[in-house]
This record gives sequence, structure tokens and C-alpha cells, in this order.
Amino acid sequence: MPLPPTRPPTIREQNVDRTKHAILRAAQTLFATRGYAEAGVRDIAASAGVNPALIARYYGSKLELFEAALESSLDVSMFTSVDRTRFGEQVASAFFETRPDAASVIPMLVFSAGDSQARQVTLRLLARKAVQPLESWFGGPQADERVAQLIAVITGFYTYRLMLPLEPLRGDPSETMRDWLARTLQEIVDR
Amino acid sequence: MPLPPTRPPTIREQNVDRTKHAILRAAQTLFATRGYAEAGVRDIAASAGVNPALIARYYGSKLELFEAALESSLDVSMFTSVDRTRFGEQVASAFFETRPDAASVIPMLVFSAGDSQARQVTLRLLARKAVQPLESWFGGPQADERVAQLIAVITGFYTYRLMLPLEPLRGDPSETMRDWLARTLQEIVDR
DNA sequence: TTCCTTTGTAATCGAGTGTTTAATAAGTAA
DNA sequence: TTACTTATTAAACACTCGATTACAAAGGAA
Repeated sequence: MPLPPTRPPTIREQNVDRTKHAILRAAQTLFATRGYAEAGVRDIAASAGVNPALIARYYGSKLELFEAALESSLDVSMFTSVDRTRFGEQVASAFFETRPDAASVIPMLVFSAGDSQARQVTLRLLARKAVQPLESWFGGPQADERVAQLIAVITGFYTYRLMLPLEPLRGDPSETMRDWLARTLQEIVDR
Repeated sequence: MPLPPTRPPTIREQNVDRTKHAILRAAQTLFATRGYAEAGVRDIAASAGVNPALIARYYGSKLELFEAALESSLDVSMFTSVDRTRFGEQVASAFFETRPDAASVIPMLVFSAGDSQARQVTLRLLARKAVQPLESWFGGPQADERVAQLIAVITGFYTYRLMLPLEPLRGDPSETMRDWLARTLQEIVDR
């Protein structure tokens, strides 16, 4: 005998802000560790302890959630707030002290480069909220080229660390390694 | 009245070598321009002018085709065959003269970083056929770290060019830009 | 209470994926 | 020709994914 179509009652905790925030946090983490393609809405919802349909409700689509996660993880003040004469030193230290799986922009970018939609969103956001601010902070001759060099070097080091988890860029680097990166970055700013 | 189950005759050109080669070439191009995830077996087959089922027949699986395409595109002799005293200069020139969508290893790597399976294959292959040969060619102190720096810088420049198609790393670079890259790479070798 | 809006749930849809299968054409040797 | 193997095809399978839908629970206002 079939059961009647009435569902058993379910207890529900309601809290819009908590829900939206939990989704965003989970998205930041999963997009940064797995990339856009392999971080499914079901995974993100599960990680946030939330029903998958709520992602579409509060963020419209997965792509818009990605954009929100990217924007909320993007903060160039880490670069533009340091002492200009110790720029290389401080940025190099920050790189080696950041855990590879930290929910920052660069891992999101690296792991999501293979998705054309995510790439488009990333390009637009990065150009407006990273490249332009950095260029005006850099100042001086050929600021656009120097910013490109900065982003390229840092992205490259992240890519190596994330894709080739070999020793050199994993654990504690040697003194020469740290010095080289610091000096290279400093030279870009000073040029 | 239903048609009889007999199919209309189809003309078929048979040539195993040509088929396998066409698949591999198409795979190299598509993996390098779209990445592992967005280059579907149907796309590759269509680009090769071949039936999709033949990919599984001749290469086992999409992942194994990726590995074959990666391996056949991987050639470090471009680095290890240059004059050691002009290493930076020559590699920098090669970078700026290579079209961004060329079917080389770095774009494949960059665009496929988001797929965990492709990443695993890439790591294994790159470690054996790129990192090790480069380390022995480099020689000298901390060869592993210097190779890591080389790969990181080059990968970073490619990533920037492929993800942020802005001016600085697109068209013809300025003299200072070219010089900076050449000098930076040369310093890595000489250290 | 009653009514209405908001928030959350379960189920399903439709499109896309890599892969497999059964059948047909081509090639080869007897 | 005939028989047999190889190469190729069309179709379908099994699965995942993001998105949508109809509905139930929660909360507030009257």
C-alpha cells in the first residue's frame, strides 16, 4: 500500500544573512581549492550546510556566485598598503607564509582558468579592481607593463606551487630563494 | 509503414595512421586553446574529421589522449639546446614570438589546471620529462630551486597573457620589458 | 485566530558528458 | 567468389550538472 503523498514535517532554521554568508564563504574556499568547474553547487551547498536551490535563489547562478566570491576575496590593499621601499621583501614573505589552499584570488584564478565563462568574469573584475589600482599606485614610467610583470611573477609562483607540488616552492624556501623573489619584485616597483 | 532497419550505405575511408595522427593533432590544438575540460571528445573528433568513438578505440580514454597530446607537445630541448650565455635573451624572444594559442605545453597546463585528473597527469609527466632534464642541464647549486623559478616565471607570463589579454603582454613588448625578462631569466641560470 | 510574504525543501528537468555497443563497410587472404 | 579480420559508424547508455518547479514551514501583521 503506497504511502500518502503528505511529507513528514521538517524543522527549518531561518536566517537569510547567515545563509547567504555561509554560501559565500563555502564558495570562496571551494573555488580556491578546486576551481570553478570542479566546485559544484551541490558541493558548495553541502559545505555551507544549506539546500542547493538556495544558491540560485540568493545569487542567481553559479557564475554570479563565482563573481561574488571572487570580488569578496579580492583585496589589493595587501600590495598598495606596504612600505614602498620594502615592497619586494614584504610581498615575498606574504607569498611563502600563505598556505597554498588559502581562499585567495590567485588560486581561484589559477584553478578556474580552464572555464571560459569564469575567465571572462575574472578578466573583467581583475582589470577594474586590481590592474587599474595597482597601476595608479605604481605610477612612473610604463606602469602598465610593470604591473603586468608583478602579476605574472606572482601568478607563476602560485601556479607552480599549486600544479607542481614539488619541494622548491612548497615548504620553507632557502634564503637565496626568498631573497631572489624579494629583489625581483622590488626591482619591478623601483624601475 | 515503418522503414526497414537497414541503413543507407556509407562511404568510409580507412587509414589507421592518418586517423590516429589527426586525432592527436586536433587534441594538441584544442587542449591548448580550450583546456582539458572544455575540449570535448566530440569537438576533438569533429576537428580531426573523425568519428568520436575512435578516440576511445585508439587512445583508451580522453585522459589518456590528453597524456599523449601533452607528451608529444613537450620538448625541453628548446631550453637545453640554446647557448647558455644567451639563455635569457633567447627564451625571452621565443616567448614574445610565440602566438598565445600555439599548441605548446604551457597553455595546455594553464587551461587544464582546473581538472584534478589532468593536473595529476601533468604533474607526473612534467616532473619526469621537464623538471629532471632541466635540473641536470642547469647543474650548479640549488638547481631544483632555480628550475622552479624558471618554470614559475615563464608559466606566469603565459598565464597573464592567456587570462588577462591586456596590452602589456600581448603585442610587441617594449624594449625594457624584453630586456627585463631576458635579464631575469639569465640571472636564474647564472646564479 | 487568519492572511500573506518570506525562507527553505524535495524532486525533477533538460542538456551535456565520456563511454560502450551492435552493426556495417573496407580490406585481405583463401 | 567466399570467409574472415579490421576499421568505422550511428545510436544509445549511464551519469553529472546547473537550474527550475511546486510545495511546505516560518514569521509577522491584521
